[in-house]
Amino acid sequence: MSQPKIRNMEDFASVSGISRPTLSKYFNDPASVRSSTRARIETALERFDFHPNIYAMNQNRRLTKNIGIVVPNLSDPFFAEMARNIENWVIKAGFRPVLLGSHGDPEQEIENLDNLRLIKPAGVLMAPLGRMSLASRIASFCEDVPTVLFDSNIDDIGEAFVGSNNVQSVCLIVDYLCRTGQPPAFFEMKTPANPNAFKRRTTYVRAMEELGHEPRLIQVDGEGWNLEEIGFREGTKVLSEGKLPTDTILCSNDRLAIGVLSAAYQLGFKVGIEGDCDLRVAGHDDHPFSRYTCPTLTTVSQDYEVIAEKSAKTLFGLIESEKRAEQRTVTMLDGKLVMRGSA
Amino acid sequence: MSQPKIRNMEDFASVSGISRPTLSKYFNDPASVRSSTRARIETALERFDFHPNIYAMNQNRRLTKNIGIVVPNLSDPFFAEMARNIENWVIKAGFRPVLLGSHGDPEQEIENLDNLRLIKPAGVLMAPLGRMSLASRIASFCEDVPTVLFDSNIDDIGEAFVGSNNVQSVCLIVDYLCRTGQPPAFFEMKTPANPNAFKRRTTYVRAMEELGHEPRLIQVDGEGWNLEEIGFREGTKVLSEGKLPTDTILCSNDRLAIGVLSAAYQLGFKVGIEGDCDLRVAGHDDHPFSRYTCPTLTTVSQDYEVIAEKSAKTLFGLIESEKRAEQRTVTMLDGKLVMRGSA
DNA sequence: CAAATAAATTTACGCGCGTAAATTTAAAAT
DNA sequence: ATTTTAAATTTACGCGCGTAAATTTATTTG
Repeated sequence: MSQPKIRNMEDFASVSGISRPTLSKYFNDPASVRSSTRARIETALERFDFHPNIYAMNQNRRLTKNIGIVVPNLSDPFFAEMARNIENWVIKAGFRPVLLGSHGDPEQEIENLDNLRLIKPAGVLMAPLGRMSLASRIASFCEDVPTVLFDSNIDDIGEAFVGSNNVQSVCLIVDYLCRTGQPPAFFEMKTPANPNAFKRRTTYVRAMEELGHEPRLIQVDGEGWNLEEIGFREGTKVLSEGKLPTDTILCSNDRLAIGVLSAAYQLGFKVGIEGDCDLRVAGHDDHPFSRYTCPTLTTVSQDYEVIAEKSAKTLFGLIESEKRAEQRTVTMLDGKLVMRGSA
Repeated sequence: MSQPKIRNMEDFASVSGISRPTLSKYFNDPASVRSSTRARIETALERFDFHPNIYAMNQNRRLTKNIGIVVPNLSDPFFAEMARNIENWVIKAGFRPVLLGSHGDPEQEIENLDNLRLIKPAGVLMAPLGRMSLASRIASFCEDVPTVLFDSNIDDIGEAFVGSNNVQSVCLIVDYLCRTGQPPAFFEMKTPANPNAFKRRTTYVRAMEELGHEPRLIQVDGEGWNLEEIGFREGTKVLSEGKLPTDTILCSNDRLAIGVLSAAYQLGFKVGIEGDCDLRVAGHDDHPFSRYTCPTLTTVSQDYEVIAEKSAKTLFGLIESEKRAEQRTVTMLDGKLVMRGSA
């Protein structure tokens, strides 16, 4: 009848008739207590619905079941989706995801790591900001906490890296574009905030040279993460000036491409692969929205389901082995060409 | 030279020469100690870079500087943007934002609140899932923690609500569409997951009737939050069947509209307001991407900067007053018509 | 300069839980 | 039934910090 209020494990110990240390063991690992006691605990649990205070747990346990997830920017649907995928794997493996976004700010990124330290995570999955990242401070974090990087690599930091093979994927799309029409110019930001951008630029240049074409970089102004806006604004400039050396634009990422497509549409360019089109536009990443652009965006997929799965499982492996990786593994997943309407 | 490792406030007390209770006071409120001691602490702080363990603080303080932010779905750019805005206000006010997404899952929503309880937040800003929300459990949370709802209202829950006035905004766009062309049909999901949907439907019906037109609901199948996909798939069906009673479609939200626009484009419909167009499409929300669709999406803005500011400041007011609102305030912000290319 | 006031220090306990050691109890093996 | 072994209980302390009470020290006031 009168349910006494359960405020802590002590209270729950008295109402369940199980000692607190045993309860503590149970909550850490239900399999670590005898099945008969486990049953008693679980029936009591149903009646009283008690949850131990995870933060008090974190404070004392040498190692928790927390797994930190740090991404550069949660407002970017690409990272939001990636994070969601990873969270699912983390939960499925019996861990507790703690998601933090860095708002594109290196200081915030370090602060996120500092905060994670306090909850003593079993491990961390991190997509670093990239060049902007305060690498040495991340490195010192990684010495204390097993960390797997994804999306953007930083040399020698973390136990492993899982990401897409930008060299392969950029070569792939450059090759495709050259086979099917005029060789592409490369549309990117002069000072890109997002990771991977430099690698893509240099790969573009090399790929073009190898195919015997002259690389053409369109490096536009703009700061920050509002990439569609930058793509639109600068795309409008570039297209309306009308001195494009080619009818094909390869954008450094899909978000820029979305802006460029919008600019092209408004300027009356017909974008696509049919004979009567003025312009081809391609992107990179297979952003969640790229299948709804007009025309749909031809791009290279980063298989983020696989990146999520692989990076998560790599981390779980490290955690289970209870030792650090003897050797840093770098996994580069090949991108797949996603042929849609725009190029 | 040899910096001793500062592990806790005790350590910092010895190196700084300030007693731990005084340090504790300082970290809670720097202004609460004499300026001379404050200076001493701060110089020591520069040398040793000590941060108190926020979770240990949370455990003991009656009230913390944490403010919980709960949104239905972090992968939705609308909520991601909203959350980012609110976070900024929270930081500016000297609080600490703790952002949690519910993944569209009512259970997760409650779990988020349970987890927030543990960090004893000074207050919570919450955009509930809406109809799906387990209202009574949210209500009991709100009894313990000052909570301001935003975006989606639940009757009598929380100290205040700040959101957009769906009646006003839907009337506005219906009126606009009727003035400028054929009266719109209303495109929505049969069983929408997102909040506000029912209110928009009923308002559409009423607005149409008041203007002397027959309301036409296009209620499509689909579950979950993948709204662009649903808009695209079902939009394709509706448009290709060709039995639309009107050339104007008002979508319940921008994400559906983005899908519909994409479908229209692929089926060769010319969308827009010019004379030679086959179709007009309008949305609702002024989603971050709606200015990059082709054509750009005519919609009604939810002024989320203002919603973010107003809801945050309402909460700060409550917290400062240290008492509960005598009366639940409901703020409905008028939407503004955003006339773009699609309708 | 003494008295009054304000602020810092010392001491001590609490938060909710982890965890180790010693002890008791229950289950499994002989 | 007795010994062996495993698991639960009791007891006690620790994590990093908040906080209250008593005391000491510093500052302000008259």
